Amino acid sequence: MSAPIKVFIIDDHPMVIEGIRGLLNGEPGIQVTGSATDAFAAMEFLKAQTADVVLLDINLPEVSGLDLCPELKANFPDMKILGLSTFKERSFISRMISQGASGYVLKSVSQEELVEAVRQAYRGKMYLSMEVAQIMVQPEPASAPVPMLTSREKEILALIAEGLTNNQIAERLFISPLTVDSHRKNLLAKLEVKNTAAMIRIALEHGLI
Amino acid sequence: MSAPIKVFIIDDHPMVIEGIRGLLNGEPGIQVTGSATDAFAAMEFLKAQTADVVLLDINLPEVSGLDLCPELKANFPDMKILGLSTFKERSFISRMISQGASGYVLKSVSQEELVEAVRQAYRGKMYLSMEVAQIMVQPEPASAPVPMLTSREKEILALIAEGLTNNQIAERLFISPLTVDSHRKNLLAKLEVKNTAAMIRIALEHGLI
DNA sequence: TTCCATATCCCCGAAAAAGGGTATTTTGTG
DNA sequence: CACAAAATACCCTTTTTCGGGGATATGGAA
Repeated sequence: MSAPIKVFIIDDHPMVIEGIRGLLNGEPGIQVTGSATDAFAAMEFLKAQTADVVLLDINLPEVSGLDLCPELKANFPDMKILGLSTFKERSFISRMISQGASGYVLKSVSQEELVEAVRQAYRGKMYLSMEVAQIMVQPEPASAPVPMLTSREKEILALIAEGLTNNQIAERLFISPLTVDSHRKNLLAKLEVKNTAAMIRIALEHGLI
Repeated sequence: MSAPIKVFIIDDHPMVIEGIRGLLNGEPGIQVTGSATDAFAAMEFLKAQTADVVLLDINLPEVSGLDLCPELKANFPDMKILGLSTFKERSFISRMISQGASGYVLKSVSQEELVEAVRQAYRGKMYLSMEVAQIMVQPEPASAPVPMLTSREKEILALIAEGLTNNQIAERLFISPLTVDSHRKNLLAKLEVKNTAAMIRIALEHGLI
């Protein structure tokens, strides 16, 4: 057998680092060579001692894993990166992949899957844990067509949600009440609703406020 | 020194179990005697071999940690329970404590704090990790006084949020539009708002819909 | 049984929103 | 610059909501 796969762990939770160490420990051909709890420390370590596979948490403080991923790729092109997170949000996963990650595993991953992910990543293949793969296979559930609102519309939407009337909003923004009403009508049209009540509900559901 | 503190871990993520094992491993006077990934397995194990301190994840599948806590307390009154979770929601923490837990640690806890928590719990004291304590000290931010709505009011509120007018709601519920309007006015009064927009926002914020 | 909360129904008038247009001025980006 | 998108402003009519009352049944808790 050749030299063991050198694995580096980046996660702000000591518990997770220990957990991964435990799960990979004793696995033949895999060696955890180090860990870091933030982006800066990780870069420092890797400059001194490179790794084959990096397990990178998405939710790091300060510099997020999503931002760190391309940086790592730029500095260490041959290094494989595995995304790591508690959350199985589609957007996270696909963003991570598009940043050059070789896979994505959830923190709920089993020992076998984690080992497999590391091995596959090292071989240059993509690995998604079962749960992750299932999510990605689903054809983007009818895709919530997030309505495209202009900044002014969002502004007025927020004020409507606060309970202000067209006149009050007009005063607040130093514009004509008629203008506010125009925006309001555009909002109703864009959100495909017939009154304020539904407008606010849809807006909140889509995180537009 | 007396017998070591026997620690049992309940968490559905193997990674977390390994992590805790790693953090407590080699700590004098503490011994991890077992672990389980679900409530049933935990009960089985503990019946055969009791523990001094249990680390119990809040977010278990099927039977949640919050529900399991009082059960454990009922079956093993002397056993100390430490809540464990990723989330630092006030409600979770206080509910766990009121269920008889001896403390609450986040999964972001440091090795030192985890050890301290286990030791304190074993001595019958309450231990909250730094971050948790900080949250609990804050005087419940003005506490959102959740408005008391009747079932009929909630029903009508939901229909309003769907975008129905008083007339449409009246038809749907086989009552007079005037009655719907009465309920609507009561809703405005109870939620202390002046129009539908604010009503829907407040309702959604409070999870009333 | 008495009382209170809930649910029901009604009136009026004023205010706001909705439906359906049109039109001018910024402003941002190719 | 040119062009499109965004923001601004206006008209008229109808519908809906809001603010302010008041009134009657009904069912459960004290």
